[in-house]
Amino acid sequence: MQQREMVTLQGSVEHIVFSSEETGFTVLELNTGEELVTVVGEMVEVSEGEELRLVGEYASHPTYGLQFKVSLCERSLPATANAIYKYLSSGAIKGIGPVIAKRLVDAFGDETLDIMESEPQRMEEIRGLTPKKIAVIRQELSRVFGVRSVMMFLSRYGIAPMVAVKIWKKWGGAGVDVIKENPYLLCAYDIGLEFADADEIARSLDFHSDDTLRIRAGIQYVLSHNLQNGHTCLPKDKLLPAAAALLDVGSEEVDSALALSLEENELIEEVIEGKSFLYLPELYGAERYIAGRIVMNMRLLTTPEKKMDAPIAKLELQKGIQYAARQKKAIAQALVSGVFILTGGPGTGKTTTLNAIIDLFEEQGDTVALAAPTGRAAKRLTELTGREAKTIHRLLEVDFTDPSAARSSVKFKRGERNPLKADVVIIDEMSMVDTLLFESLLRAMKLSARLILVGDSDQLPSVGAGNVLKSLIDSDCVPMVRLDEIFRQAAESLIVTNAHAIVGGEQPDIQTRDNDFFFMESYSYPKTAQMVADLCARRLPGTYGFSPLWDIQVLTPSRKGELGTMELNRRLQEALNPPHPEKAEFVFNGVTYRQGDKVMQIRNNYDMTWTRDNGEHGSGVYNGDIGEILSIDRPARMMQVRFEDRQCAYSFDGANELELAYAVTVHKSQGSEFEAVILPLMHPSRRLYYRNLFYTAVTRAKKLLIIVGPRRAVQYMVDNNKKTLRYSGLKEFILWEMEQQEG
DNA sequence: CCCGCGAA
Repeated sequence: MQQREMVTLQGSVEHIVFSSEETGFTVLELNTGEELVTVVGEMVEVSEGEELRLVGEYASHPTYGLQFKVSLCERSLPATANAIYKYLSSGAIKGIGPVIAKRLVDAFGDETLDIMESEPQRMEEIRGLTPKKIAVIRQELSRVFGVRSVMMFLSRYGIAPMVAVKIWKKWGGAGVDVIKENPYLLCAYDIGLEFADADEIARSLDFHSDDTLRIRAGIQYVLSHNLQNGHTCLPKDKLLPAAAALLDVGSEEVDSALALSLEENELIEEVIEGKSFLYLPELYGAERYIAGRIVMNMRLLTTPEKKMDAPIAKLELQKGIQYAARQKKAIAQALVSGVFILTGGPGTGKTTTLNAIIDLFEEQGDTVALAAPTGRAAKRLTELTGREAKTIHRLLEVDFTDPSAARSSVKFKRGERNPLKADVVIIDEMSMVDTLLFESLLRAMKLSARLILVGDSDQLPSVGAGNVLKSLIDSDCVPMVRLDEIFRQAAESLIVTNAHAIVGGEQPDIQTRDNDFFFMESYSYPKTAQMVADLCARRLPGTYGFSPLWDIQVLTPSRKGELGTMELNRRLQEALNPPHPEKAEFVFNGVTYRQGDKVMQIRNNYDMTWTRDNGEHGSGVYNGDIGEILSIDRPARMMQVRFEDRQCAYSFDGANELELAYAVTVHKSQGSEFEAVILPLMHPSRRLYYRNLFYTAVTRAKKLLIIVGPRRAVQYMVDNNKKTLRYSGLKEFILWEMEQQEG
């Protein structure tokens, strides 16, 4: 059972399992008087036997089972008059000694601490406590009583304890006062309340609708909200009317509030291609830094005089490979450029080229670091190059000591002051890297390090804001080779030619019936779902001999809805792996998992151990890995899951890192390829039916692609290129830097 | 509507 609710837990520390002095990350056993609970999280300097009061939530961990994840940890406070006296007289609270402690406890008894916290003015009754002293004590109390006052204040407005925890972490005991002074801080990106909720609180605190704080917050809110839509900035003439509408105020009010915001550098205004744009400072800084660093790298590290023909010829002999002309050009340019982009669709020989580049750098004695934005891509890069590749996050070493846990972007240990040693940094699947992460990567590279970016900008854009690879390519300044000669797939493959058409905004050929790309018309969802199930279970295995589990993959744009992964997985499980007396099953989070089911790991888990068929041991399963449940042991609450040639033991709780995978979203499929892909489509929606998503889905198929759905859904997806157009100034900033650094 | 990363 998984609970996602903030609760309070009290008890004594029975045993400390693990504790990192550096980060405060601690694992301990807490005795609540009824049971032992495993507690994990940031708890600084706790010792065994100590009484703790914890705020957090229960979550099941794949290997350690049910545990309590701490958001906030406090020492418990004594409850009886006697204990309170001992506590107060010990000097725990500044301003209170034994004498005052005795007077307080004599006056208030068991309720002393409660009264001091919630009715502090009553302390004036106590002889020796001046208003000045009381003010000092109150401040101390708020530090000790902690999050409770913030929670109590916010609970009056129906705001969740989680938000209170964030406020406490950011402002401590002063949180309530800070919020009372400017409730709109609640809807800033690091606290994350909706504007309307913050607005309601402000109203109850007698803020007016034309208050400058309100209008400035509204403008910021629209900007940070659009960060989630992928935009690093917004045109002024779009942002201001949107803010005015949200705030229900006139444009004059918005204009004057904006002037104040700009003056105080809350926002940055920049004219790009003759048009005025507004930025949050963080994103503005990131784009300017990226532009400056990229151009600097190109200018300082490019060594065109170095001739690569002989080394490449030597490598061809060594490896017994003949590189195509484009590949040779790419290899040569990569070795002499400060920044280099290698691009091209699937099957165009990017990997072979990359391997040659790495070999030649290593031959020169250069240290090469390999990384990718996802765990799965990193693992694949490791396999394809025979060298260790990491996620960018792991390469840069995530910094958990940063106290601002509520920040939008992760902080890293590697940076300008502690740069990576690598002479060459190679990033694969660059299309998934967003602006802030790329800035962090560049800052962590030493100034003499070359950068090689590999990717396909026609695939899905990054989750985070920006479209970095596309901006770099569109700037037309960065040396690039596009591989488009198809090695893996025959040139006459309709999958390949249609993929090309889609990228170019042309309609694919959906008429041809004797190639590898098929279109089956269907106008009703139940019929489409039925056709998909029939193709998987009967027709494709029958006609082509494809294995329903390993060769065929159903991809769909959405999770929800009648043709979403949730519903399709239920139907396909019924069709491909129905209940059977000899097949054990269990239910987790409302989903039935059965022996023989196809599942996907949905988070990186570096600790999950596996055994290979050849007996080899190791660890690590990655987000996007697809496997099969081989067996289920109900009494032990364990199951065996097989991923290709590796086998892992999962606890039932481990199912929270798994999903049924008969159907997966196109997003999740990025980075994988399948023999056969079935793509059911329905009535097109603007948000999810767009060109890059369609291209990504089509190019996942190696031998066969079948689209089932209405004809106009195909047409709509090719035409809809809006989704991938993201506002960003990066391209323009690169061009400026080129001009500036020229002289 | 879709979604990446991370200390035992």
